[in-house]
Amino acid sequence: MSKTNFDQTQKDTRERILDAAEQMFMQNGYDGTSMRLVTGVAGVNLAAANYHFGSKEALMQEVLRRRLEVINQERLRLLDEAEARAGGKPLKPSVIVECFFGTLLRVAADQKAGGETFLKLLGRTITDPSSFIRTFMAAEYADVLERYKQALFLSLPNVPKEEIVWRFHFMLGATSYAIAGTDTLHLVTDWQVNEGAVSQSENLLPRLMSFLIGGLRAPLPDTSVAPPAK
Amino acid sequence: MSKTNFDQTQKDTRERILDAAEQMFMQNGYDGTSMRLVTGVAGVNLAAANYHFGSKEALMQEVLRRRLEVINQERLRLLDEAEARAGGKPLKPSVIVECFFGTLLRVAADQKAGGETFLKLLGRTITDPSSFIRTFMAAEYADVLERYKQALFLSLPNVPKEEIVWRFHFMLGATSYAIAGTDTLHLVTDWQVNEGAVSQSENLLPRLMSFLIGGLRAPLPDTSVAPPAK
DNA sequence: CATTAATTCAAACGAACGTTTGAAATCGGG
DNA sequence: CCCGATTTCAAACGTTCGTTTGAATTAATG
Repeated sequence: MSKTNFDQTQKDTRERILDAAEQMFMQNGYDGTSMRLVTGVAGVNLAAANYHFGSKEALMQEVLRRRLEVINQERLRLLDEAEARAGGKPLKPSVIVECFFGTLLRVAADQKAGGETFLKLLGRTITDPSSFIRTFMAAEYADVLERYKQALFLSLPNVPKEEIVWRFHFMLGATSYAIAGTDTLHLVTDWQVNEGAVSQSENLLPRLMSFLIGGLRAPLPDTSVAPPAK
Repeated sequence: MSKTNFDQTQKDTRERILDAAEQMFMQNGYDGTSMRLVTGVAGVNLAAANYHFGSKEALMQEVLRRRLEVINQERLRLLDEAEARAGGKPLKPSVIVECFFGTLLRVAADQKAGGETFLKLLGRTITDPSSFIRTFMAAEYADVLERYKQALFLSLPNVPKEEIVWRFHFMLGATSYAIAGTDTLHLVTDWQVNEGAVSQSENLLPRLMSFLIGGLRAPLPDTSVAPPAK
C-alpha cells in the first residue's frame, strides 16, 4: 500500500510488549491480565514475552521501572535545583509538593502515547496486594522519598515529623486515587469516559495541588497531644 | 472435651465463608484469591461457596454489601441528625466530613473481628479494575454520595460545585489509601506490621480529619478562572 | 418415625493459566 | 555467501482455576 517504506511505525518486539502490558495491566490489573492477552495485543508470539523478560513478574517490574526511572530522576533534579535556588534557606512546602506531585503529572502526561495509561496503572498499582510489587515499588521509591521527607522536615520545623509523614501518606493517597481515575463511585457525574483524558490532567494538577497544600498546612489535630500508647 | 456445649464458637457455613473471603480478598485481591483458598481457610467444602453464593463474583459482592449496608445507613442517619440539630442552617464542612469519613473508621473498627480487615479490603477495592466491582460499588454508594454532595454544596456556597466534587474525590482517595494501609512505599518506617492496627486507627481518625478539612477548605486554584474547553 | 427439604461432600469437568521446548526463521559480521 | 547468534514460532507441558454433578448426610416437618 504505502509507496515509501520509511514509516517507522514498527517498534521492536520488546517495546511493543511493554506498551501492551502497560495498557492491559492498567485495564485489568496484574492478576487479571494474562500473558496471552498481552502478547495478543502486542501482536507478537506468546513465547516472546518470556524470552525478552523472563517471567510475568519481571515484565510487570520493567513496565513500572522504565517510567518511574524518568519520573524519579526528574523529581530529584527539580528538588536539587529548588534547594540551590533557595541558597540554604528551607523551601516552601508548596514548592516541595509541586516538585513531587507536579512532576508526576507533568512528566507522565508528556511521555508520548502511554503517559496517561501509566498514570492510571501507577495509581492502581500502589495499593496492589502482590508482595513482589510492594517490594519493588519500595525499592524504586526509597531514595526519592527519603530526600523529600527530609526537605519537608526542614520546610515545616514546627510540625512534628510523625505528622508530616502521615500527611505525606495522605497526599500520596489523594494523588494515587485521582490519577487512577476510576471514579468507581461515579462521583464525578459528567466525566468523559474514553476521551478528554488529557484535558482532565490539565485541570487536575492545580486542583490537586491546592488540596494537597491545604491538607499539608492544616491545623494540627488534638491527638498530637495525647500519648500514643497506654 | 467441653463439658458444656453452649460455646457458640461454631458459626454457620455461610458466615465462615464470608469471613474467610473478606480476609483473603483483602490479602490477595479478588483475582489473586481462589475459591479453594477461601473454602480452605473457612474450613468448609469447596462446593459450599457456590451453593450459598452462586459464584465468586456474587461472593465478593456479598462480602462488601453486608458491611457497607451498616456503614452507609449510619452515614445517612448521622447526617439527618446533624441537619435536624442545625435546624435549617447549613452544616459546617467539618461536621459533614466527620459524618462521612469518621463513620467509616468508627463503625468498621467497632464491628467485631473483621472491621480492620474490611477497611483494608475497601481501600484496595475502590481502585479495583474489575467492572462488576465498579458497577456494584457505584450502586451501593449512589444514595449516600448524592446526599453528602448536596450537603457540601449547601455548606460551601462560595465554592464552585465542580470544585467541591473534585475535593470530595481527593478526600476519598486520601482516606482509601490510608485505610488500605499497605504503605507500599515504606513511607511510615516505624509501622507495626501485624499488630497495633487498632491503635493505628485510633490515631488515624483525627489526623486524617485535619488533613481532609484542610484540603477541603484550601484556597481555590487559579484554574477555576480559566475556561475548561477551547 | 417417615418423608421431604436443605446442606455437605468427593470427584470430576473443561477452560485458561505461566512457562518451556526445539525447530525454523532472521540477522550481523567476516 | 556462510555461519554463529539472536529472535520468532507453533506446540505442548503440568497446574490451577470456577463451576457442576449426583450421591450422601443432616435438618426440619407433620
